This record gives sequence, structure tokens and C-alpha cells, in this order.
Amino acid sequence: MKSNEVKQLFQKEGLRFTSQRNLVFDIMSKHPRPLTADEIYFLYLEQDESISLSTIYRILELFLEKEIITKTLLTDNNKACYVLRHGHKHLLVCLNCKKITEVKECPVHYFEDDIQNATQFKITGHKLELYGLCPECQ
Amino acid sequence: MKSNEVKQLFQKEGLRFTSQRNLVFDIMSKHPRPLTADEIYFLYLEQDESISLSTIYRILELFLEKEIITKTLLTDNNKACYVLRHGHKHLLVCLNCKKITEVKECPVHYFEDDIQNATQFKITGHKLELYGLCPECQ
DNA sequence: TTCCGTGCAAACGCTTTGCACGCAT
DNA sequence: ATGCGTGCAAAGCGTTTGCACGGAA
Repeated sequence: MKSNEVKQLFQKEGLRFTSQRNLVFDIMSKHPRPLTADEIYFLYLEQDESISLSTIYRILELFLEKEIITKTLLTDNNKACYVLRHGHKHLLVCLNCKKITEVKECPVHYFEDDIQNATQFKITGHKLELYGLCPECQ
Repeated sequence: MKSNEVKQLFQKEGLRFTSQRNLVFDIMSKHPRPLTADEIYFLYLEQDESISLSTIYRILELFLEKEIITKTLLTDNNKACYVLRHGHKHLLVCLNCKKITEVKECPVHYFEDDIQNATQFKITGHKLELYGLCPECQ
């Protein structure tokens, strides 16, 4: 995604365009897997740019509000991970090597109606993580 | 579950029986919803018993190892929640009032074979959280 | 008696916040 | 020119850990 397009996306969401926000967004789209705040921080430094960790947290919080990204907490280490919400995907985590794969299938949608009927809730979203062993680790 | 049975369960898992472990287990079975460590702590105090928070964390970690309980991290507040693993259930969280309902339906099982074929992973478990608005909050 | 479990307090690490400065608008 | 975004440092807060004591086996 070009800088221009990112700028437009930000404008559409009412966000000011800054180099930090642009680069955080860029990093997340070039590394389409769940990243922790400090992973993003180090990837940022690798681009020969400096940034404050707290700025990253603030940007991530902002992106969350605008639903540009998703926050996930992998159970292992209590660290939060963030991913761009390009479409709807789920994570498949290898319990041994921690490798993460994405799954396009989403069984949940088909059942949302049933669950709404059963619970009277209005379902607006869901989070699904799958665990298992990857081919190499089996 | 009677104290005796809990004792047997602990023995089966190779755990010493202590009043703290017994009461933590008791509290979790009497409040079958995701509890944070400090919720358990306060429920413990309500029983006119005192305990250290760190003991609770150690007990929870132990129960996790033995797979007596499950750990979930609700995205809101970075706090971990714990539930007994009586059978397989999922959470339905109201985004407005934070009330939590349990859902018996689990659409995921039916798709595990498909996902295994598509990914070559051996799927061993999953975590599903649903979000929405409860009847009162809609 | 032995060793594990617990309580207490301090440490830890991720995340958040207050404040002053600088940049986008 | 104005107000929002950022950097820095410090605070916050859930969780973990070290150590000495007490209780389970």
C-alpha cells in the first residue's frame, strides 16, 4: 500500500498523517502476522528510524479504535499481539514451535444465527484461535 | 464436588491436598465463569479465609499444568481469566456491559477435519470468544 | 522428618500516563 | 496559529519470584 493510499485511509478515519503512523502501518502490512508492540518497535528501528515505544502503544490503540487492526492475547506470555484486519482470518498456532499459520476458513459465521437465537445476543464479532502441531513438529 | 472427591482428584494428578487448593477449586466450581485471579482472591476472603494472591497465582498455574482449568485473556483489560474445564464451552461477551454468557454450541469441531486437510496441522484445541450485545444492551 | 506449599514483600515486565516540545492542519 | 502527536521518564498494575516458615505426607 502506497503512502498516498495510507494517507487517504487515515483521512477517511479522521486520523492525522504522521511518519510514525505511516511506518507502523507499513510494518504491519509487510509483516502480516501477529506482532507484539516491541516487535514492531524493533522492526521500526531496523528501518533506521527511531520511535518511542509509548508512541507505538498509542498508535496501536488508535488503530484499534478505528478497527484498522485486531488485538489478540496469546495465552503463553501475556503479551498482546496486533494484526491488520485485512479481511477476516483466524490463527493456527503450533504448540511446539509457536509458528503461526492463518486459516481462511471460518466456521463461526454459519452458526451465528443459531447462537443469536439461543442467547438473544446480537453477535457482532468473534475471535478464534486454533492450536495444534504443524507438519514439522508432529 | 465434595472435599473428598477433590482430594482424590488432586491425588490422581499428584498434587498435595491443602486447604488453599481445595478452596480455590471449590470457588471455581461454584462460580462457573471466567474469573480473574483477584476475583478468586476476593471470593476467597468472603469465605472468611485469608490467602495470599501469589498463592492463588501459583495454584492457578498448577491447575493449568494439570489441565484442570483453562486460561483465557479477555482483550479488554489485559487480565487473565480462569475457568474449570468441565466439558467444552465458549464465551459470549457483551461489549457494552461486559456480561459473560456461555455458549454450548461449538461450530469449530465440525470444521477441524477440513482445516487439518487444508493446513496439514494436527489440531488439538481451540479458543473461541464471541462478542456482541446482550438483550438488555441492544 | 522431609520436602513441598504458603505468605510476605520486593522485583519484573508490559503497558499507560503527565508534561513539554514539535509538527500536521 | 492551534491543537494534536510524540518522546521521555516515571508511574501503574497484573503477575512472578526469593526467602523463611509451617504444614502435608
